Parts: sequence; structure tokens; C-alpha cells
Amino acid sequence: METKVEVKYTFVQKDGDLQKIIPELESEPIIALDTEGSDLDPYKARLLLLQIAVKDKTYVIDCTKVDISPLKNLLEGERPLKIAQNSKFDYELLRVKANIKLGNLFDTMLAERILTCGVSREISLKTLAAKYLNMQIDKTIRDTFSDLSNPALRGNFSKGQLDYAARDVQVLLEIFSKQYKQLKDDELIETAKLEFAVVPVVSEMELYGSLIDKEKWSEHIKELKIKRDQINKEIQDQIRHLSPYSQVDLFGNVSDTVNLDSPIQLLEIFKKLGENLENTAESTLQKSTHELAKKLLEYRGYEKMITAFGQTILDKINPITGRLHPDFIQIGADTGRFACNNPNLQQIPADSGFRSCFVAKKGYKLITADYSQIELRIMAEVSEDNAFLEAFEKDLDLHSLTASQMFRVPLEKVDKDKRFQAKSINFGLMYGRGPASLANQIGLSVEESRKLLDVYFSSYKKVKRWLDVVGRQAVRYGSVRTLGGRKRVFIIPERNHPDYDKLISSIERQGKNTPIQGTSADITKHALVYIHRELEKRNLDAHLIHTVHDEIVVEARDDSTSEVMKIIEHKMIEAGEKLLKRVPVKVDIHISDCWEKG
DNA sequence: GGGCCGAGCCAC
DNA sequence: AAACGTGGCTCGGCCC
Repeated sequence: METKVEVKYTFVQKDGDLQKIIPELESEPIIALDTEGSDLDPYKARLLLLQIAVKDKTYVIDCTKVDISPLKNLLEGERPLKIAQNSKFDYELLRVKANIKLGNLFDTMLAERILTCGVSREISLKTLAAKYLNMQIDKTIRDTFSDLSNPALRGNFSKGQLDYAARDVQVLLEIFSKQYKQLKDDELIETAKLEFAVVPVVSEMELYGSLIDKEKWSEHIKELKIKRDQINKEIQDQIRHLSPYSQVDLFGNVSDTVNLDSPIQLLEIFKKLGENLENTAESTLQKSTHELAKKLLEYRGYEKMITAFGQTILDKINPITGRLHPDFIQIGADTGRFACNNPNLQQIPADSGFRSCFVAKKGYKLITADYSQIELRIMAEVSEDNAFLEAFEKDLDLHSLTASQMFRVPLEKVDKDKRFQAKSINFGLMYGRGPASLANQIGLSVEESRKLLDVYFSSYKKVKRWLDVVGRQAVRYGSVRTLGGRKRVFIIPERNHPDYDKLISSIERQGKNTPIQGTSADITKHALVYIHRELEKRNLDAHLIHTVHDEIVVEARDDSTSEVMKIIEHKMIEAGEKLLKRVPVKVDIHISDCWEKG
């Protein structure tokens, strides 16, 4: 039997009625809020409802009839605390439709992510209601708000819609109080405060978006397509006689029916050429001596560029703003890093013609800043290794220094090859990399690379000790923390698990990497908050548009660029020094008409 | 025709 | 024989 719970709320449909409830809301230390819009895109959407819940009352405000600007101070101010699920959505909708900038937020979705990093990604309101309130909620009516033929858009909401809207906001207060207790018990309040402070920054960043030079972008795609078609033709001509897929049409045209993107078809062709390949992975093809393999890799390079970064990205330009508004997922990775999609601006090829198509609008410049070797500096900080620390204190080239110690040669005798090998080890260690995988990259035997690692660790004893200890701790305690206090939990397998050893070593590697990668994320997030606040305080026409892990991009008006540059550098260093006490923090920064490496 | 998954490959 | 951390996107291929 299903029990029906009557949803109680006040439906506010007149400006005068809103005025009556404001004093009451102002006296509350905590409120929950939610909004309903007609579209996920805040620029396209209509703001339909604003729901506010306090201890024992719920208000559903009809935004198609009521002017909500009297709530501006309440919603923007420090008091009351505002509880919301996925507050970025509400922030953006209220910002665009009512010029309200939500302040002092507690986001139940982010809180849940913080509490369960590593064990779960279930953070929907439905999940939270079930987990904390043992309540089953139905979200299907949500879709009716976006239905254009729906009477709601003419200002008539159904009882079902209003009940739904009220229920969604009512559940938040209790979820909040349970999550808050858990955050305190797990010593995650600092992390939560940071994440909640990031919400307005990310929201503004998404809303501002970034500009693409469409003509230049299309031109670049065109060039890539010509190259791809050329190499495709060469391959097809070469293998046509082997293909069981080729077809000749009525006019005698032979179609290119070997699908170069299909591993199954390719393996068959290779078989006929006398090569039995395991798979068509990049590493396998690199080992093949056949010309087809070489050409295939070349083809794939172009194909990847065209499909992943070609027209699809242009299609995502917002018709209203003419800019790209990607979705930044604030806690995308279990380490605390951002993820990004629609489109993923964090994977635009670094050394291609695409990045330079991201431009500043007329009269503005792009300022690109990134932390110099932040992860290695974090490793120096946490390991307290003297050689590492000294290298950064003296601002030496760590990779060359490492090479000089490993190969027992003076610094000036370190060549490119030795530096590359040292660099591979320095980076590899942060990923928990072993001799076998290292050997593969630097072209040595496993035995040779094992010896190299031994020499390495004899120079950096404390690095080895730290890696060993933190790897063991991850398994023993089932969690690790970053310097910011962020926590990642690991599910430790039972002893009799068939893949026990494999799983354990994977956890060890994650345990080594997470404090490094996650601390870097902590630092970048602090920097975003500091920069945003300072730019706002000084009322500068400069806006964060982008972040890629250790990099921050700002679009700034021409006349403010030198001031903005100083702010960015200063605030990034301040953020770094908040968590790194033993190592200096360095930022590389430059100004340009487009997004590019300095 | 949508959902899911692995392969392959882009980023840091 | 392999044993590299964190993501997202596109494709082929399979399932319902």
C-alpha cells in the first residue's frame, strides 16, 4: 500500500502576499530554496516558480505573476543560510532572470559528493530523500515544466506541479541537518565551505562563457578533413583487394567500405596481410612494421580531431549569447578535480589549431595563468624530501637535477634523453607507476628501469617513504586526505576476492595520487574564489571563463589587463601558500588575443 | 531507437 | 605478459 502524504504549502501569487512573508523569512537563520524553470539553459528558460521552505512552512512563489526582486537582499546576503540541491542551477536561473546572485549557500548535492567521494556517485535528490528520509520521491512531473504546450507556461500550474515543487524544497532542510552532522563528524566542514564558495564563481564562469572564432575554427576543420580524406584514400586503395566489405555500385564506383573505425574489420585486413594483431590499440599498431599500421595511426589522429572537436563544438554555441557555455562539474573526479562537458573544454588539444580559436571579444584580452609544476611541489611539501624542497627553493630545473643525480653526471652534462627519463620518473611516481610501465615509455628493459628507480629513490629517500606510507594507509584505513582536508574513501576488497592483489595495488596507487592531485584541486578552487572576489570588489570588467586543473583563464577589458594580471598571479600564489608551507609557489602568466600556452 | 559498454584518444 | 592517476567524447557493437 502506498501512503499519500499531503503536501502543505502557501501558493504566493500576488506581490502583496510576498511582502507579507518577507519579515518572517528575514528572521530565519536557515532557509531551503529551489526554482523551477522551463529549460535547463538559463538563457532560454522562463523562471516559473521559486520555492522557499523554513522550519514549518513552505512557500511556492509564482514567478510568472510575482516580482521577486524584494527578495534580493535576503537571497544574496550572508543571512540566512540557503540550502539548495545543485545550487548552480538556481544561481544561474535567478541571476539571468532576476539579477539575483545567491549568497551563503549549502548545496546538498555537493555535500553528498564530499561525503561519499570514492564510494558513490548517487547524488540526486531522489537518492538523498531515500537515504536520509527514507522517502520515495517521484521526479517524473519535473518534465512537465519544460513542455511548451503546458498551461504552466501561461501561468496556470497544476496541483501536481505545485505539490511536486513544494515537496522538492521541503525535503532539503532535513537532508541538510543530517549531512551537516556527518560533515562535522568526518571533519569535512572546511572542504564543504570551499566547495560552496566555489558555486557562485563557477556559475558566473558558465554564464559568461567563452567566445570562438567560428570562421577560423571551420577553416581548421576543413584542412583536417582534406588531410584525413587523402590518407583514407591511400589506405583504401592499398587494401581494397583484401576487403570482404567492398562493393561496386551500378556505375562501377568502388565504395570505401572498409570502416577504418572498426577494430573488427581492421583485424581481418591485417590477418590477410599476414599480421595477427591482438587488437588495434595505438601501442599495438606502433609495434607493427606494416605501412598500413603507420597510415592508420595518422588517419586516426585526423579523425579524432574532426569528430571530437569539429562541428560538434560549433553546434554548442548558444544562439542567445553567441558563446560557449560548458557545464563545469565542480566535483567531477573523486580527487576533487573539476570535470567539464557540453563541450569538455578541458580536453581541447593543446598543440593544435583549435585552442587558438578561443578568443577574447573585441576590446578585451585573454589572460592565461597556470601553476608551475604544482603537483611536484605538492609532492615536495608532503614528503618533506630535502632534495626536492631545495630544488624548488633555488628554482632549479627539477628534472635536470634528478637526471644529474640518477646518472651521476654534472648538471651541465644532462642531455635531452636523460632529462626525459628523469621527467618520466618524476611524473610517473605520482601515479604510482612501476618499473614495467616505466621501461615501456623510456625505452629500457624492465631490469634497467628497476635499477634506475633504485638510484632515484636513493637520492629522494623521503619521497619513497611518503609514497610507501600513504599507499599502505589507503589500504589500512580505507581513506586518504588532501592538504585541504578533502577525503577520498576506498572500498577494500575481501581477502578471498579473486582479484584481491590487483585491487589492492590499484588502491595503493590511488592512495598515492589522490593527496597530490586533490591538493592541486583544493588550491585551484581557493584561487578561483579569491580571484572572483577581488575582481568583483574592484569592479573590474574581467571575468573568469575557464579552468583546466592547474590553469585559469580570464577575459579582461583592454584597459584593465595589467591590473587583472597582477591580481590573478597574486591570488593564485596566495591560494597555493594557504596549503603549501615549505615550498614556494610559482605561477606562469601571460596575455594574448587567444587561448594558448605562454 | 535508446541505453550501456569497451576501445581508443584528447586533456592535465 | 603486464602492473599509470583523474576525467569526457565518439564510435562500433550489443541488448532490449
